[in-house]
Amino acid sequence: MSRRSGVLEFAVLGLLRESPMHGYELRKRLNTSLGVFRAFSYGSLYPCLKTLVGQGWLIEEPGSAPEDALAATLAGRRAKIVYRLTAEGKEHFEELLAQTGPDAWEDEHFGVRFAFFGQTSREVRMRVLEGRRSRLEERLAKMRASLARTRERLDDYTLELQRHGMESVEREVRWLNELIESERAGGRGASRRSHDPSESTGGLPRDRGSSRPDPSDDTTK
Amino acid sequence: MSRRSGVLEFAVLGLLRESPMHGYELRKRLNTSLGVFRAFSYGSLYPCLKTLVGQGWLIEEPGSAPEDALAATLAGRRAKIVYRLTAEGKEHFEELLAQTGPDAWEDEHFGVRFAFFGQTSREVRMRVLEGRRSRLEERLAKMRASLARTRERLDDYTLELQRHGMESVEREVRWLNELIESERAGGRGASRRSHDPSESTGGLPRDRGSSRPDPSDDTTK
DNA sequence: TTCGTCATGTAATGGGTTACATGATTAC
DNA sequence: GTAATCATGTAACCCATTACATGACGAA
Repeated sequence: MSRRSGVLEFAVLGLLRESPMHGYELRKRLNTSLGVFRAFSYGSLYPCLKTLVGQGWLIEEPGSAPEDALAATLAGRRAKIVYRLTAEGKEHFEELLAQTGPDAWEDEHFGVRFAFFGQTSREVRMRVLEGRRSRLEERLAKMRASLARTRERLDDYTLELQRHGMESVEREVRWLNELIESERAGGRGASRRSHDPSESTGGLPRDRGSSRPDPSDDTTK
Repeated sequence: MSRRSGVLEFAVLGLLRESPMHGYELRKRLNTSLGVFRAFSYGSLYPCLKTLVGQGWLIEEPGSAPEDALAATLAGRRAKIVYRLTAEGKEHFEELLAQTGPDAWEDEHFGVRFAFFGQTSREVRMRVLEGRRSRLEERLAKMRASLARTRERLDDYTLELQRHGMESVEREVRWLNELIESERAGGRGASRRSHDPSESTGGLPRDRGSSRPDPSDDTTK
């Protein structure tokens, strides 16, 4: 009955910070914006929302979301429950944003943390990126060591699997290197709300191809 | 009290097929050979072993493992429990090996399945590789679609995260392409026990650098 | 003799999914 | 009118981890 997830909680607070939403929409954003890394179901989302309300970090409002402006005025409309971040919730989220340490750069957390780098101070961004990098380098060292010990006893496929796994990690390290360099270079602000057009957040190297827009079917298969 | 994992069960059966082992060693191999993808703890391993014994797929033997030859003869040695695959267990594993379908190529399963490709028939290998590839391509399509829809509303970091995620998937697809090509090219046997030196399992493209052996500390940090 | 690692386990807890139940709204 | 999708929830289960408890053995 507690449902204190960490990742889910963080993501929900982060998304609601941008704008109030109801559960259904929240879930969609969770599985696209933060996509690939995690997909949550209603079975975890709704209970989580409940506990966040219980904490005083969220309040439920009857459907008065911007897009509902018209419909809301009409009678008998089934009340979509819109969740809005409270002041306490905002404060709590700031604290979470400021945290560094393993809970920021381990596999389960890093993705979400990165997704909200737009609201994160540059110092924290740096610590998280560097933390993750050294975590991965540690992992690489172990992999190399274990590979050196067991190379002969392994069949081709197991070996290929490890090689590919290691390359994946190496690739992420290179990615982190670029990001860290960008952060160092782009010496601008502590950056809140990067929606703000007056400030481009870092010097992120973008548009290296790969994302040819290719309109196809809807999100949920 | 059931502990029917799928992944863990499969991996345990697969490793024990190669040679009998006790739990402790099993766990180490689990976290290196099949490394990166999953790490299991005793809290899941031992109960799993119990249920596998219950199914009749494993038998417990008092410590008579090869390396224990000397020690075993001595009195009062604490009996390491060595687990050995039974005939039924072997049969069951063959069945698991032959299975194709989502349970073979979804994220949680693919790694382990690949790790035991050495014991898998070429037809099944092909189906699994192709299944995974089309799964990933499906995923790519969704990502591209959702990106096309939301590109403007996203901040730089979220965008960068998605770009990197997509590139990762694209990279795995290329990897699968190479593997599939190799499988097609290396027209050799149904391949059991690739330890056998008389048969190199496919035409796996190896040694593209990346794995400079670098002796360092032991497996468990 | 104490520390590290080998070795085996259990109970409590965590964090999530699946399947189910319900009903409103929209598009065809 | 009927199918899809929007929308909210709950209960049962799943798979695994953490922390704990226990103890033997080898080396410094």
